[in-house]
Amino acid sequence: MTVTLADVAARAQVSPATVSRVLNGNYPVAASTRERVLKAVDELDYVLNGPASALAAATSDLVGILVNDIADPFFGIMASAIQAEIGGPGGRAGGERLAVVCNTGGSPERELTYLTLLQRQRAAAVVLTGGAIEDAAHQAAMDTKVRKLADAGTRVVLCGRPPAPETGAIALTFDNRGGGQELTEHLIGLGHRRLGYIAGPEERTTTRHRLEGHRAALAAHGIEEDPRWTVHGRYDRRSGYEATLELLRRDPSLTAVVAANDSVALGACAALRDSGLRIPEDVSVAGFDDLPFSIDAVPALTTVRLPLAEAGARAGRIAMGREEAPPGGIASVRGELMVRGSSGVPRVS
Amino acid sequence: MTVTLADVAARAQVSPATVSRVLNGNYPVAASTRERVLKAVDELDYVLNGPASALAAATSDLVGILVNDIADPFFGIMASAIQAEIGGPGGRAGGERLAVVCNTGGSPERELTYLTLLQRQRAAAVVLTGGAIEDAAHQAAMDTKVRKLADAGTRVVLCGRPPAPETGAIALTFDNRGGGQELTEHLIGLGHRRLGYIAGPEERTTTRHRLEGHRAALAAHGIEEDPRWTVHGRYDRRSGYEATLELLRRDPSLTAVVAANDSVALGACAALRDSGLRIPEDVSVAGFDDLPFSIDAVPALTTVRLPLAEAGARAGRIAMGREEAPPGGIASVRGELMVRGSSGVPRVS
DNA sequence: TCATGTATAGAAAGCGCTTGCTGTCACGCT
DNA sequence: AGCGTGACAGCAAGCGCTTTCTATACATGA
Repeated sequence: MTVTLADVAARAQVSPATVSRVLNGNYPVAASTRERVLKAVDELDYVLNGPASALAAATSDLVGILVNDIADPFFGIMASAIQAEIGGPGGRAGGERLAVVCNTGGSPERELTYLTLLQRQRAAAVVLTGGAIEDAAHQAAMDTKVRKLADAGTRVVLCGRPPAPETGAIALTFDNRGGGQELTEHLIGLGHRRLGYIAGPEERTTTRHRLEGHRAALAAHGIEEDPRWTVHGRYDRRSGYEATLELLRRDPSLTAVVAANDSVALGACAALRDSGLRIPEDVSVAGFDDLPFSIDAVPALTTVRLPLAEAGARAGRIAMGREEAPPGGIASVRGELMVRGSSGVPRVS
Repeated sequence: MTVTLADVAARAQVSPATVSRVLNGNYPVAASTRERVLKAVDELDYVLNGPASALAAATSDLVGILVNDIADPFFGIMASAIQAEIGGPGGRAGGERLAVVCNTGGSPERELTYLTLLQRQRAAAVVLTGGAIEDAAHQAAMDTKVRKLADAGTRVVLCGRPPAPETGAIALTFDNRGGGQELTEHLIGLGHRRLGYIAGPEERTTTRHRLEGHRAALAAHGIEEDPRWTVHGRYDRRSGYEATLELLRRDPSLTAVVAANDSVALGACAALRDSGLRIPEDVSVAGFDDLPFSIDAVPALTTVRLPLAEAGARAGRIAMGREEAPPGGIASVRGELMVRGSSGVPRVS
């Protein structure tokens, strides 16, 4: 039924070994022979059996990309950049690799299971994106898994994720703390003294780092933080909307709202508008990430731009061994403050 | 070095066959034996060799999802819904399947190559999302490939894509034409008579269908279309911005701009604002898809909601054989007109 | 009691490919 | 003439698993 290597060999009047070598191109084959083989391949419409060759060669051309939420452009942009470098068909890379993205939905178990599945497939490389989960047990499990993968020859790269020392993984980490601090300092510089903060889910490293940056800025300027000023939520618009209403309820005198990311900030804007407040005259708003839509908000969102595409591309190259790993296996990637219309001088109260 | 089935068998004092059967659970194994085996698996930290079992069983647990642009939430939302149904770890499905999304970037070659790669991996199913490319040669090549996949036992589902008759693929098609028509009729109903249209890339079926719907609405109301009123571009914000400026240049008296999708519409809004025009007082704007951010535009975007998540989920279930295919293998999925602030009665000229 | 059935385990034959090793041949050198 | 050498090509041994067929051990009914 299905065409096999042997069929091609028979048709080209050579041994299966020769066909294999022509197809893999890592052994000298006379031009005339090669041509005959390729002709047979074409005529029979032969397609290599992936599992069989992976088994025999003990390697596979699968590369996994783990993302928290594939519907979120934050991950989409990174995944796209990674995939472009990995190769996939038409990528910059030579050999054809199957770059696949796996959606964990932010669930620790799925994260782990996908890693096992990729291990099972003997993936050539794995790129993990997005913040890690701060649960000791889960982190230990992940580290073990990652080390096992690395030991088995799978290259593991963390993109926008905190380093995992001793696991053999290369880390490209976003400087969320620095970005958060810079952003809040910008607002303080404008004169804000009462700033609400809408944080992401508590257990994520990204959440903690951004919040720490925010607090560092406050501390640096001698602003004592009111516990009521911080609300935790999810990384989505809805959460931003609700959290903003809550902040307003707790302290209507806030002059600025800093959001965990741009989606949350958009929700915050909507909530403020619905509460009859103007942006930035009454309340300034700031986001994080600088996703494409942020510039379309009205007013345009002040935020911290993360070089998602660049970082992804670099992670992809490192995963393919086409770029050297950073010294120590860890690199910090900085964000850039983008000051736009949503932040302004606070009203005089 | 690596642990194999045989190692587990030795440790559990059973034959490899038994271990395999315990792991696959499709053959009676005494409870005590099963337990012994599982214990050994656990102790040795055994991970099945995917390629080997795929080879031996002549099936794989890989399911491919092809998308045009993974950074676009339109695809992200569908992919997410599909993947949730396919299973992947923690999905509703039983067995653990590796649902992988492949980013074609809208390139015909990559589309084809990914299909070959998935064929090579003997994928269990493949879901193709997004509009097809209207190039006879490419379409023929795709159809051939799809038929070959289907013949080899891979279930192929088209989600938001025109049917491919005779290929054995199941199609869930979006009614782009109907949605486009309804949308434009809404604008005509408001009193608009001079409507600009920003279309997507010419060669995509989605582009053509939406445009046809638009034109059908115009024709139905006896409005003669000025060729200057249509501009083609890409499906992104930038393109919408530029196209709008072009439309304004060609005919400053337009009272409405209909965009190929929401991202384009956002670009259009930005261009109008930058041109000193108010929305909707001076010019109404409409989009398509109703992506999450559309409601955050100011004013909120009038658009056609496509049930991306629902359609994706259904496609996923069909791909897994957990839902019956629609009669004739083809189903049309309707959009729903969402009237919001960006469309209004035109100014009296 | 013996034939028969039922549940469970093992032996072994591949699945389709890669690759180390072993030819074979034509050359060119001494 | 004799032989080392390089360039190809083929043989055959797996890679780690699944699965068919067979074997064993009881339990059962006549």
